[in-house]
Amino acid sequence: MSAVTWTLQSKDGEARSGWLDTPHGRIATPAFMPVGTRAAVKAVDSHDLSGVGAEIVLANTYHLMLRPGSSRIAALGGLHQFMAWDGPILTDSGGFQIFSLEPVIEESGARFRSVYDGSTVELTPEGAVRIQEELAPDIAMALDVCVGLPAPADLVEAELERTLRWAERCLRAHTKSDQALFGIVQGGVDPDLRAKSAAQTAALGFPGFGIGGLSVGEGREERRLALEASFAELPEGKPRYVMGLGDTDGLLEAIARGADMFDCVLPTRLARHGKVLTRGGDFSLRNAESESDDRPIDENCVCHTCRTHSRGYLRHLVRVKELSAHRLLTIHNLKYTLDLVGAARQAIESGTFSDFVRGVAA
RNA sequence: GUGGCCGUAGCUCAGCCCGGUUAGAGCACCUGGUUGUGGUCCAGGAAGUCGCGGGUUCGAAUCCCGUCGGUCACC
Repeated sequence: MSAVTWTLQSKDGEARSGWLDTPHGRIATPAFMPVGTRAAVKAVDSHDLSGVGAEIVLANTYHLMLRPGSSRIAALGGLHQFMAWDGPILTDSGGFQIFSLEPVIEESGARFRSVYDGSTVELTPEGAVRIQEELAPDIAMALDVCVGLPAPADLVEAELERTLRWAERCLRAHTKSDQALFGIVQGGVDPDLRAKSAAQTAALGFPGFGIGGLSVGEGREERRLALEASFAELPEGKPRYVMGLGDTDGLLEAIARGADMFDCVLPTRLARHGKVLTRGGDFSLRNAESESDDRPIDENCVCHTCRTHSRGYLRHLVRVKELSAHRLLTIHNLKYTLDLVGAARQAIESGTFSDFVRGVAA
């Protein structure tokens, strides 16, 4: 029995709602995971995260192995105690960060330069697992090789195969019984390669699967086909996590195809740049139109920010770069995204998911 | 009162000595971008009677005269 299991609750078309059971409790899916790269979701704390209804958060192996180091976090009681978050935590393996650092990829592992001090760092599949066992999240991710798109098919296939070999090594290295290790599907935007990667990753027996290498600038149709090809080869009874996806259309499209989990920096990053998300469309509080607007960001939003502050005030905070602007907009954008996914779940359960999608698009 | 320096975009200034496309920069402002995070960054846009008046010249932010305002020094 895996430390993490997923149970289907209802289906509406290919869209599915379910429960993810972890050592730190049960959460509803589809689920959005706020990104707390360095054991902190930027600008907010764990109390704020509870307040917006987050159930699971993400942290990052790559950043935490460099600072403060996984052994230090282990000595401080593991990630949950370290960041004062009692709910489930997932750590990304660092594959995506490494990919953006122009690494040297060899069969043994990846070599790259630390963004903190420029020193050369090596991360192997076994190392990524060991570090994540020390960090002690509920879910660890296998170390994968993420290829930048567009890329030639033979390169995509070669790295997909390397990712499979690394996945096996991660599984062999993983020993922590109260932690799940998820595999990662690659294959670019080629449906055949996606299917191949998904089928072979599934065959390795992971308790859950990340869909990696997407949300990197590919077209909407390309992504849809890549997701469909991936999901077709993954077992029905295990969770599917689309990595790095978090815009409104992308989330709904992926949920419609059968995705269960997501993470994305978009809501939190946009918040720090003054942009807010609403059902009626996104807009920037930097824009002059909010100057003397006494309405909240979203009349229908029940987040702390919308219950308390006007657009005019928030625009002022953004313009003068008050630190509270980061926190207040982050709270709103996370609430928006979590509510969107939550509403999608309800729609699936009531069999009205496609109507719901049309309503959001309108 | 005398002498020096200064006045160019909302702000801080460059250009003036040696006249020559459409007067520039940074910041601010306006708009767009950001997807398994370095609180950024990138791209575009709008914006100036060159204090004012006169003169010289084919041509003046630039040279000359006057004038207004600011500032410093001396009396």
